[in-house]
Amino acid sequence: MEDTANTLNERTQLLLKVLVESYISEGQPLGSRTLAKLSELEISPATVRNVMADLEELGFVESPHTSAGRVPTTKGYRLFIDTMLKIQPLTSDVVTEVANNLNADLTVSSLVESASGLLSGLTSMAGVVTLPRQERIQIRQIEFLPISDNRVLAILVVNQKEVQNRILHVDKDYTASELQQAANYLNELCVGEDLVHARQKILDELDHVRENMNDLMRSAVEMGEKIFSDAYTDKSDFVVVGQTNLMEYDELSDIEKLRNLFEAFNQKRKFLNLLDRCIRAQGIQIFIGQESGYKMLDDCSVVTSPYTVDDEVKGVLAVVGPTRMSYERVIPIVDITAKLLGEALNNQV
Amino acid sequence: MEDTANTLNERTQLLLKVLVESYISEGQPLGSRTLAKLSELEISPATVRNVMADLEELGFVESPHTSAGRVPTTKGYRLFIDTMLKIQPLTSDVVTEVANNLNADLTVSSLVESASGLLSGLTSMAGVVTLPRQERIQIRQIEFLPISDNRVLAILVVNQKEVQNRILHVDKDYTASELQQAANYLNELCVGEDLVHARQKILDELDHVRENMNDLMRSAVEMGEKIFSDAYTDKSDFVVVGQTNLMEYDELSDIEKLRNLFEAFNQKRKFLNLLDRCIRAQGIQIFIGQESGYKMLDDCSVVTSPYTVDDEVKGVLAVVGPTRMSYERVIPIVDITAKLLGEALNNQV
DNA sequence: TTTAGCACTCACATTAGCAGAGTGCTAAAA
DNA sequence: TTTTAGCACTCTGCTAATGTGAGTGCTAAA
Repeated sequence: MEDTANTLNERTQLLLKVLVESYISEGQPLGSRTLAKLSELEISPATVRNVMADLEELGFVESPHTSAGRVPTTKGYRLFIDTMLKIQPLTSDVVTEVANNLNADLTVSSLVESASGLLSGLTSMAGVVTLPRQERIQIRQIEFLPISDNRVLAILVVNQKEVQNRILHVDKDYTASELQQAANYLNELCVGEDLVHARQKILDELDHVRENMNDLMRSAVEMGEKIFSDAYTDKSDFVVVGQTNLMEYDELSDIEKLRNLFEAFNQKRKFLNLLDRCIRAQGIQIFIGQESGYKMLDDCSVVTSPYTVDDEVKGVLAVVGPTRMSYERVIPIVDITAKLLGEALNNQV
Repeated sequence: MEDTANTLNERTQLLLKVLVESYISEGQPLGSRTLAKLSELEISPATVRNVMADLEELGFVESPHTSAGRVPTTKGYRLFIDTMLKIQPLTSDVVTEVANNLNADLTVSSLVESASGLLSGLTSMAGVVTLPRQERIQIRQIEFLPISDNRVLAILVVNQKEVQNRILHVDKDYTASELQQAANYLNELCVGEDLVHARQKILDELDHVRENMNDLMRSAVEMGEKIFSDAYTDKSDFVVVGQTNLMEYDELSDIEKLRNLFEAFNQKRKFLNLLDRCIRAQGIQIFIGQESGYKMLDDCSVVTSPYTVDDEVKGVLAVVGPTRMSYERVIPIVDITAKLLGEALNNQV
């Protein structure tokens, strides 16, 4: 027998729905008497109790203790979200707030920051946004400037607007004009290519050229190799805003739990794993409580959505909050933010 | 009568010292019996009680309640730190760890990040480091690249190694070569100047030139003006690492207090005020409990030190932790980190 | 199948009692 | 005058006893 909505008759479903809704808004276990009233079914508390006993047996609800009413389990939330949730339409001021803050003039990093801030601000929970994946990054311009002590500052302009720089150690001090020539040479080779191809071209060049080219050319190629060898090698990352919001919720007020959660945000690794799982998902995905598989998230739910640029998934954003969150409010917020972030990133990534 | 060390005889001072040391390491109020033993004075508990009564009257110690032994007050810590603290010498592995992590090849921002991480890691508290003041910033190179929709990407190389970029809105779409010319023109004008002078030069030029120069020149000057108008205008900031460490300490285990503290780290404003006060101080400065004047820091102490490059103060670093911290350990750590951060920043800022 | 009734359970708050730690005070000793 | 011993007192923290309110499970009747 499947434990799905099919097995539950309409009345039972309604009662579960009312229970979850009430628990989300009130945070208190719900007793049979109150639930009977709230459901507006002409039904006695005793009947409700019978239904609750069934639901408990099926694993949709549980009671914290013998005489404390019922609370939804993870499985209960899951059923609620999958079959009973009616998403609230967004008010237009939310939409305009999101739109205003995700302005196409911003740099990639400040867009990500803003999106995270919006998620956090609109939900009063924590907002998380990964930096967009950049494997299709396109090289626009390379430039070298001499520093000193055999070091060179390399500036890399990619994808219209993004600027990266790094310091290279080289075998001698080059003059500005030597570096200029080297840059010209590399630009000719790489501009317009994406990172992978550029690197390939440079490696090819390195083979050909090793012996029979003049010093400068060789140096140029070697510098190019250095630039790309560590550039963008999967430096995936995310931005969290509003961690402190989570301290407000009673469910998370255990300091040890909070610490583990915050540490997970800081160390990033575990969290990135979770987010990576969502990048393949179509649209909104929700992890309730233990569903995520990480114990620091046992009392949390995570609402995620990938965001796409030109139909290609570039990253993931998420809201993290207590299991008892208003999903009907959070989901559309995550959704619109993902869409508008994707749009704002258009032309940039 | 002055409430300084002068008023206290040697024995009283010793007892206070032992009390503070014990409280710092144990975290428990200290009773007369234990203090008598710990002090190794051949003295009875009753005598200690008399001394404690005096110290309490003078405001150096207090008891949490009638029968709970004594605890140092802010004033007690202050006297202890000012007159009784003997700084522990640094072990050489701490020094090498700091030195290794503050490598001159790193960028300014990653140096600041590392320093903050070191402070946090070595003390198990929170590390804070402000970004170095950049008012003497020197322009090395300006470059423009066209984007689209009347926008231009401006790249600014300053101080040897730092690269900044921003997007300018302009009156029309310029070609790459027009922008190249504009950049050349601006470079001629500004390279080698510091920010203030560069801006002045540009403003002068703007006046002269408004009418009787060709379009391109005028555009160049206007772009220059745009670059500098918001560049580096006091965007002071700091980096915090290890906030979560603070959740370990019982004194701060009140969730509301922690929230306020964390929020102060996030909003930065208040904290920057405090740090600004230290920038004029010579060397280490310590704020104990309420001394800082901010209520979110009432249960914390802050150990700060400015860091200097070429004898010029560029910023401040700090460790934030519970009042009951091991000052003798923290102070030298803050000190060495400040020194080595300054050295690493040499040639860069 | 639903309902009323009733015994039962559990959390939570309140109270009282008790032990332990430590103080303040007084009077005697050094 | 300073130090010490002695003693009454205070306060916390723990445990046990008790009552209350909320809510359940079960049974038997509608």
